[in-house]
Amino acid sequence: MAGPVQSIERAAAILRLLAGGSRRLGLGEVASSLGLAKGTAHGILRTLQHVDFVEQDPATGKYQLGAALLHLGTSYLDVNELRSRSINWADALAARSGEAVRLGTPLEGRVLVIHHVFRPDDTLQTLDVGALLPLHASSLGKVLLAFGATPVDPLLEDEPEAYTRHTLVHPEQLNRALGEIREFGWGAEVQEMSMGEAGIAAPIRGQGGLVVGAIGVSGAVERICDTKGRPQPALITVLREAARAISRDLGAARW
Amino acid sequence: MAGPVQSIERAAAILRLLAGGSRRLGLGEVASSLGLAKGTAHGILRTLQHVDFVEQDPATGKYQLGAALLHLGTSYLDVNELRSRSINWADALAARSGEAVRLGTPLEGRVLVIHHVFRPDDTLQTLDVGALLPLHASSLGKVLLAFGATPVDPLLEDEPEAYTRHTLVHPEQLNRALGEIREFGWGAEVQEMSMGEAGIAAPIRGQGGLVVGAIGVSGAVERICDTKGRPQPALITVLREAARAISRDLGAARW
DNA sequence: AACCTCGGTCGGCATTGTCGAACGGCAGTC
DNA sequence: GACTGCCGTTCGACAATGCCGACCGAGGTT
Repeated sequence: MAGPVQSIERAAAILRLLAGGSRRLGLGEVASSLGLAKGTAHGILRTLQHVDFVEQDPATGKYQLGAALLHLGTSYLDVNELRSRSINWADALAARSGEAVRLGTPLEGRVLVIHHVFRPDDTLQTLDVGALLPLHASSLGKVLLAFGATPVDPLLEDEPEAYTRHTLVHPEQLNRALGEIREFGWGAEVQEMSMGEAGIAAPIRGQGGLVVGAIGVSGAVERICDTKGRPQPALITVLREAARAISRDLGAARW
Repeated sequence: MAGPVQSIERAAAILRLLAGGSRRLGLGEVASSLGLAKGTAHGILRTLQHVDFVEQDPATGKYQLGAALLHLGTSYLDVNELRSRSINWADALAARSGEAVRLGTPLEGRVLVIHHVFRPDDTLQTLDVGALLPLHASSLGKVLLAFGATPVDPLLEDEPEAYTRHTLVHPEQLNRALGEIREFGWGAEVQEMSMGEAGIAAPIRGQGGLVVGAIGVSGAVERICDTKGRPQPALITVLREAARAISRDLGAARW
């Protein structure tokens, strides 16, 4: 038995499917999306429902994610070492920079936000811990790509989505950008995901120097960048100091 | 095949086990805790790891929850109708009451917090969305029990944990309290979970009038209660108004 | 250096999940 | 109001599948 357990893989695929489509899904949709017989999909869904990973709308019979997942997700945050060691540094970085701070780690070809400190003013902001950002259009993602925390190949093969006219979509552009990130030790994103917004990020290394995540600050482009459209040197300095401090906490010898 | 899928149930049990023990668990511990052969547990863990539901510490070989669960958990929040319809009312309630507001729904003999609005001052508070509260010692839990949103039996059979000297642990006490909650339409908890803290809660009803959740405000006992140790009538009024408004939004005819 | 513990692997067996067809309820339609 | 899709659910037979328990090798400990 070298292979993975089939039914569990299928269950996970169903959960991801339900997480992706933001609306409730019917049994038929689930079965055909995954190429399963209706009976099979029903058995798995029934089990997932039984363990509260999935809920069923009693009226329509359609399925959606269940409450138990919320608790598991927050439990993950509790045990995540990268996050727990970063919290204090992230708070300090937000205070020093005056901007929102995010921590990301690679997940399934995207960046999972595992910590988020609001910009220290009283404006209304939404917590996006648990959100997935694109690799090629976020500063966190570009840093993770540059330092090999997640494979680049899929992005080079078929052209990724362009969110704005500044998004790097050509393999050549992306490769050059990643090279520069490797060279300087930090990465930026200026209006590549959303016009008017920019961010910079730096890698976080674990034991052995492997890059396990990234930390970044982001905000309005006129605050992050100088008049020439380049990230403020002062911000880069405090960001890199925070990244180094966290890496040290995690056991990365010296970087 | 009427029964649930065995391997998926086991996988879910492993995930819950990992979520419970806050430290990383070894293969042997997992296997023996669930009464499985090591090989079996390993196969399931390998699969869970493959779908990012579980991570393995490369150094020690021990297992912990994986990143994909965080995204699934927040995706649950996105589709949860009770939560999305409550957010505005919860904000307003926090503003009117000046206290922290929480929304809960039953999960596995506990109360799952699905929304949390901080007390509207600038003190440091930790977000406990995703946390599990006890049924018998929280205002949210007592309301859910009183209105049949979750079975009472397990608490009456063996005596639940006493967090403080005010915690209701005797079946008789609990039953009387639940009866009063049913009668008045709201419930309170005064220093039953933590000394100096109190909370009040009211039920939220969905279509058909079934209680699907509860909303509550909580804070220091001297702000929640009057000098006689009884909840402030003004707070109860605004709380019940919010609960009724949300119930109406959810399609409960009139309550 | 021998021991012990722990995570991982392997092969045989039968338990287990899968499949496809048939059922029953619901809603929209003619 | 009968008809007709559609959809979630049930059922039984088959064999593929995952389960078990013994075995392996590495790391740490005594």
